Amino acid sequence: MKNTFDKSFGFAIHDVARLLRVSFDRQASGTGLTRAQWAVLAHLHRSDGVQQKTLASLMDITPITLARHLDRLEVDAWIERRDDPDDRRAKRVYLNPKAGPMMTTLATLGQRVRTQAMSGISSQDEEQFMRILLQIRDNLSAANSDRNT
Amino acid sequence: MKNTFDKSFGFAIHDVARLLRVSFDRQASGTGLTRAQWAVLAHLHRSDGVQQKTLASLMDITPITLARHLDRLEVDAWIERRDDPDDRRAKRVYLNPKAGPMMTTLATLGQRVRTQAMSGISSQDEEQFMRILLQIRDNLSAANSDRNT
DNA sequence: TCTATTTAGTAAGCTAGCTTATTATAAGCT
DNA sequence: AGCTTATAATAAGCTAGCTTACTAAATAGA
Repeated sequence: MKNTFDKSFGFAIHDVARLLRVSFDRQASGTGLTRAQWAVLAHLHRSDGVQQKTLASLMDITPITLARHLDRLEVDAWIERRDDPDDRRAKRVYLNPKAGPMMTTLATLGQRVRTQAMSGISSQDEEQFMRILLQIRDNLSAANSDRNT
Repeated sequence: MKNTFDKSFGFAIHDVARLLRVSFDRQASGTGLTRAQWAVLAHLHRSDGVQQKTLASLMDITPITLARHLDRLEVDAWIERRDDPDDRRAKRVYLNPKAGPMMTTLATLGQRVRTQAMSGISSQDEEQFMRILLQIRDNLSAANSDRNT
């Protein structure tokens, strides 16, 4: 049934995020990886060997949320934690080789979901949509970090 | 730290949804209600006395997810479940009187968060953004229900 | 009629996010 | 040096979503 209630911003964004996540996770269920885990791998792909706190910060999630993703990723040997040689409190996170090929698979799935979501929307509209979306993210992100000052 | 990784659609939507939820819940923490609970009350406000399955369908969430919200809302006496007189399997959900005033409070908070999110965005851009967002939701929602056919 | 299927609600158990608190280590200050 | 404060990772426990499975009741069909 259609959601007839809410044409409002917050609820609509929320719905779309949920639908996207479910779509993706369903299509990726064969891989044993979820979208959140994919995000971790993708970040490591371009920042291999960073500390957990840095990675959490890059991903803009809390350190404990990241730690749990890493727990599961480590069990399945997608990544590896190694002690930081310069700071005995810290650990550094590394991608294992088997992660490489999976990255392309997941990127393809992501692209497929996006195409589905954007069906019937002109590329011009899509571009503008993204521009505003990113600005909204920055607005909220700024408001959020103000709080911690 | 800024999320420098991903200008991609899925992750950005996801980030915005999370930031909105956290912002709202933080501001509403004094009320004892979360955004998801507010959504339940708001739907009931216009569809008081519906069956749970109908409500879940209106909200586009699964029945069990709704059931848990109702559990907590019922403990704090925001709502009430009554047996459906025509179907002994079913229950109907009713708003309690104390919910009324809270609705306006929450709507105000929601408006405040929205204003914050949209700062620096013209009302014309905002309108177009909403139009595309709703279309995306419909696309995904349709794709999702196709699967159950 | 009575058996088989469908349906309404819930339980169990998973991911994913959060806040608050704990532990071990680093870093700063006197 | 020694004490205090700050920081990296994790633990505990919460909301919120999901899937799968169960129970009780309603409905369809032979």
